[in-house]
Amino acid sequence: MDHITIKTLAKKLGISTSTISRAFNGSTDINKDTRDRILDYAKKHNFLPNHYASNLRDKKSKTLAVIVPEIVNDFFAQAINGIEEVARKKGFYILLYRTDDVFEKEVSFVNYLNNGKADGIIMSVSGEANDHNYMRALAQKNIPVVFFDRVYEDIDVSKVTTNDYEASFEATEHLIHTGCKRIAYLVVNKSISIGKVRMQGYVDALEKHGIAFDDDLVIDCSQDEKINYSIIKQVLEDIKPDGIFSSVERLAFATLSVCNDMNIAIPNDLKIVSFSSLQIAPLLNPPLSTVTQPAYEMGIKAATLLFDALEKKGQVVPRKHIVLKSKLFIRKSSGG
Amino acid sequence: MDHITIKTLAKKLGISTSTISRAFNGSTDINKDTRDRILDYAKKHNFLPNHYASNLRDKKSKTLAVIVPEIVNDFFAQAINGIEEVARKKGFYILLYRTDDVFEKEVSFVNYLNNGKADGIIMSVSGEANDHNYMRALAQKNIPVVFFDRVYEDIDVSKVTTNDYEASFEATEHLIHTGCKRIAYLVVNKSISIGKVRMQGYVDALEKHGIAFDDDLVIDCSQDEKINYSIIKQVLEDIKPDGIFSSVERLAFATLSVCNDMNIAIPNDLKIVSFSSLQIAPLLNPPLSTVTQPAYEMGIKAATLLFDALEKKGQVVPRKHIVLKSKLFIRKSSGG
DNA sequence: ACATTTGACACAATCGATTGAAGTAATCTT
DNA sequence: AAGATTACTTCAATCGATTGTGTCAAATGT
Repeated sequence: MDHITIKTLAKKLGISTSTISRAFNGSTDINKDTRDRILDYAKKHNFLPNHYASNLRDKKSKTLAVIVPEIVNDFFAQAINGIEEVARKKGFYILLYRTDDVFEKEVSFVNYLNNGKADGIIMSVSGEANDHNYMRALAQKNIPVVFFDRVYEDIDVSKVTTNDYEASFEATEHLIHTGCKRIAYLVVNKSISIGKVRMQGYVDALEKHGIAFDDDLVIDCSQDEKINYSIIKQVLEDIKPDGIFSSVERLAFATLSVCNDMNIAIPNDLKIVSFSSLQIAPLLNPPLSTVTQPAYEMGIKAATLLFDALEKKGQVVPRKHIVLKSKLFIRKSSGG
Repeated sequence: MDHITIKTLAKKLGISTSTISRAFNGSTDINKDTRDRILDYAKKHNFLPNHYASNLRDKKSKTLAVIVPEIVNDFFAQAINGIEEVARKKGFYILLYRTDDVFEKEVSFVNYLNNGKADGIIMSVSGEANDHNYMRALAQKNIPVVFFDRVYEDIDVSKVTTNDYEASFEATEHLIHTGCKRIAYLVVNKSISIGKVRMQGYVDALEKHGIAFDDDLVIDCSQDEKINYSIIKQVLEDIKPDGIFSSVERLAFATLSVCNDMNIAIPNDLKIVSFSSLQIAPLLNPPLSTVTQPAYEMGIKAATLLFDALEKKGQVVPRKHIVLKSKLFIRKSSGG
């Protein structure tokens, strides 16, 4: 047979399309024998009701859009695992989109999602402080959104974040306790939400311990690996910090590379702590002290919040903001 | 306005739905002014033609299903990047599914895809040597499939793999050149395709250099991290190999952990080479020698093959098997 | 024995967009 | 000026499944 539809199936079995449909959708309004006969035949011929036809009727896609800046990153990969875990239990699937931290890509994909391709969206935003009205359009369409980790403060949706301020404070304080006097703060974009909050923790920890804040020690890096390498190299040569607090895993890697090449001894000459959810951080040279976010749990929570909204569709669902705790793992890179 | 459709839009603008549709689909058969008027209005009101309605008509979903064993793994994450790159250029999106190497999950998802949710499938299979007839059903539905890295030999689809045999041979030979006499082979499931081929390279390299193959040195591990840790610990304690060739990145990490804990000096007491696409392999302690697969390029190729098939739909497209080259990076873990 | 409920299924409208064919007005031919 | 083009635009069937309403017979109630 070329192409089976519910209609051809109905003809074949001598029953109506409605009965077939009900067989697939577990209606009670159908005889068990009839249902079995239908399902058996369908299985044998490998038939499933067309997804797009069902969707058109029901306006449910059973699909979640997940938008992240990058995939080659244990934090996001683990978060996606968490999201998928929950989605799978609900019979949902994941439409994945990577923004590369490019604002325009984010906008373009979010706008695309207006067509109903996904029932809900979970995203970690690119973070640009631009006009976020494209996000508001989703609310009009009743497509719930949950932000995780990187959020837009001005958009009223549910959020899952970590205690970035406290964790940064603790990490910085830890470096101070190990004797660091000149701690550099590495950040990719100090103006976006997450960079700002983490920096505040750093700044306040310095102040608490009577260390003057030095703007030269705030190192604003880029998305480009090579540029970062040379920025950091220059910093280590010229500014000579004795501690590094990196708000982003990637910058810690770059720092390790530079130190390798310049023969800077960690932790003796330089101590490092970085935000990172890298599972093999203990295997690095030296083992990297990390502020580790509960990535997987964040994914779970984010998905759970989204389904909360999805299942109460139509009703006004109060936004929630869940804050999970990061954990500081002190390893050799900071003298641990 | 509650809900905009092409119909309500038509009424609003005083034109027919067909004209609207043509405005969106870049038909030449429409006046430029009319089109602009439509598109402007649509943009202002944030309207896009419903995805499911279009799909139902066209039987095109502009979606690619990507099935991988895991996501927290630089190899797969990079491959997904490559796939997404190509897909994006074609205006396609990615439906992501993770099997955790569980055969049943793979079967269940592949069967689900029979409903037309995706136009094509790119997958790295779980590898179980079971009945693969569920794959054949896709062919009937004209849904093209491309395997990458891990393939089923008995399924006739396009494939993208690497020169696993040669790379394994070279890696093993390298260990022999550094003086290893007792090289263990770490594998997760030695009966699946990829484990077998890589092992053959290992075996033949041993033979070429007159080293007797010892079955005790083939270490069949599991999916569970803790179990692997104890298996490997036992091996290092009892069998005392002087070299490790790991066919899977994860097992190399486990080995490094064990060595750390047991104070086994690498590369002096034990040399290691592993298949791995980890970008920070040079930053490990010690820097890990790797057989690195061109993950990103594999994703690109796989997606390209899929689009080849997609664009010639209906016609018989000859299967292709592209073999890319892995590269051996000799680092300190093997004395480099 | 007659009324009522229930079970099992069929009918047909509907979801929102696409598209071949047909229609209409304006422009061009000769 | 009649016919032929050209350039838009509309009409209406169609994609495949879902579901409220309706039907009919059997089961149950009194």
